[in-house]
Parts: sequence; C-alpha cells; structure tokens
Amino acid sequence: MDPATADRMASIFRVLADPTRVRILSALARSELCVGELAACLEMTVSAISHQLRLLRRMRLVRPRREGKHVYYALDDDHVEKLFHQAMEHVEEQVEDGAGQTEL
Amino acid sequence: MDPATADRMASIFRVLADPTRVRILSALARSELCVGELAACLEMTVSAISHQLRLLRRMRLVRPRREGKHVYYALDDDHVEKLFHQAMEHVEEQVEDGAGQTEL
DNA sequence: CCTTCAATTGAATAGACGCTCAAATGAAAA
DNA sequence: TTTTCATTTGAGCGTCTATTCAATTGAAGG
Repeated sequence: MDPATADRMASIFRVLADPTRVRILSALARSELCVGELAACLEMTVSAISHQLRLLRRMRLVRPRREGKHVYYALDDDHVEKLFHQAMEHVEEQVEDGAGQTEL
Repeated sequence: MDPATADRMASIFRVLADPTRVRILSALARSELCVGELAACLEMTVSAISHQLRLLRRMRLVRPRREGKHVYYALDDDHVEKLFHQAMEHVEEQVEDGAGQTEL
C-alpha cells in the first residue's frame, strides 16, 4: 500500500480514535441533537463538543441543520455506522477473551 | 454509550489510526514477513517498525514466530481485516466524492 | 566460550491533539 | 437597531505519541 493511501486510511480511523467523538456519533445514532443537548448529554462543555463537531463535519460524518438559534446535528455516513458496529463486535469479543488492553 | 465502552472503541480505532501501522498490516495481509523485511519494505528503521509491532502484538493483531535469528510476523485478527477492508471502501468512496480531507 | 546479527528496549525529542477560556459570529427577538 | 443567546472560533496549555539513537538482549554459528 502506498503511503498516501495509508494516510487516508489512518485519517478515517483517527476520527474514530477518540472517546468523545465516539460518544457523539453514538448519541447521534439514536437521534438528531443540537450542540447544547450533546454537551449536556456527554457532560462536557459546549466548546469542546463544538470543536469535535467541526472535525466530524469536515469528514462528512455529521450534517448540521439550522433551526432558529439551534444547530441540529445528524449522522451523515452509512459507512461509518457500519465500521462503528463492526468495531463494537470486535470490542465485545476482546472483552470476552480478556485480550487487547485499553492501554496503548 | 458509557465512557468506558467509548474508551475501548476508541482504542480499537487508535491502533489503526497511524499510517505506519496501516502499512504494516497491509503488508502482512499479503504475506508473513520478518522485522527486517518489513523495515525494508516500508523504508523505515528496524527500530521504528519494532516499536509499532509491539503495539500490534499487545492488541493481538499480529503474531510473532521465531525462525533462527529472524522473527516472522503474521496477522492474527479476522475482525481487523474486515474493518480494514471496509475502511478501504470508505476511503475510495470519499476520494470519488472529493469529500473528507486527509487533514484533521 | 565468544562472536555475530536480528530484534527489542529505554530515553529523549518533536509534533499532534483535546480541552479550557475568552472573544467573536450570527440569527432571532425585542 | 439593539439585545440576546446558541454556537463557533482562536490561542494557550498539558498530554500523548511516533520516531530516532544508543544500548541491550538472545539465539545461532564458529
């Protein structure tokens, strides 16, 4: 695999390599939410969430929709949801095995 | 999703969130290779490769096999190969779309 | 036993990343 | 227009991480 392709691959995974982003996507998988709701839901600052949403927007994983003073976000990528669920199964299997630790 | 689960999910993705590790796994997907061969193949130092292999070993994604003075590595996780290929498709689609940039 | 050589390891460095805080947007309401 | 309020943005900071370099390990061969 050429380095450029490897970079793109890594970029995809890097987006999902952060607990906050994972939780955001997980929450949006249940229902559309605005920034404030997401922040409350994850018990984090609005600013922190907004920063992460910027990344997710840039990667086309979420889509914003303005409604009055609120901006509602929704998932925007089927592939990611698939990746997500497959990783979920992987995690569950690892937990059963007592394999791969959380630490890197 | 609870924070602990999100952490485990993120850990899975973090392993694949590095170009070097992606290239290592990609190379091993074609054939078993020893550390020196991998280093030559990726044009990187043996040390750098070895450090990465340690992570991959710890996560049970690769398996070492000693043969004389050489240590041969092979893939050790079906799930990862699936994740890998799905992400590959995702990358290809994004490239077509001209969507999500490599930059974060 | 001593040498050789592939691989591993540890310390150090440089760069990337996530969060916080404060300031700025911008759309809607008054 | 002016105010309000959700969201966005930029700078700063602490942390994490990938690579390098040097030293070490450990198995095979002389």
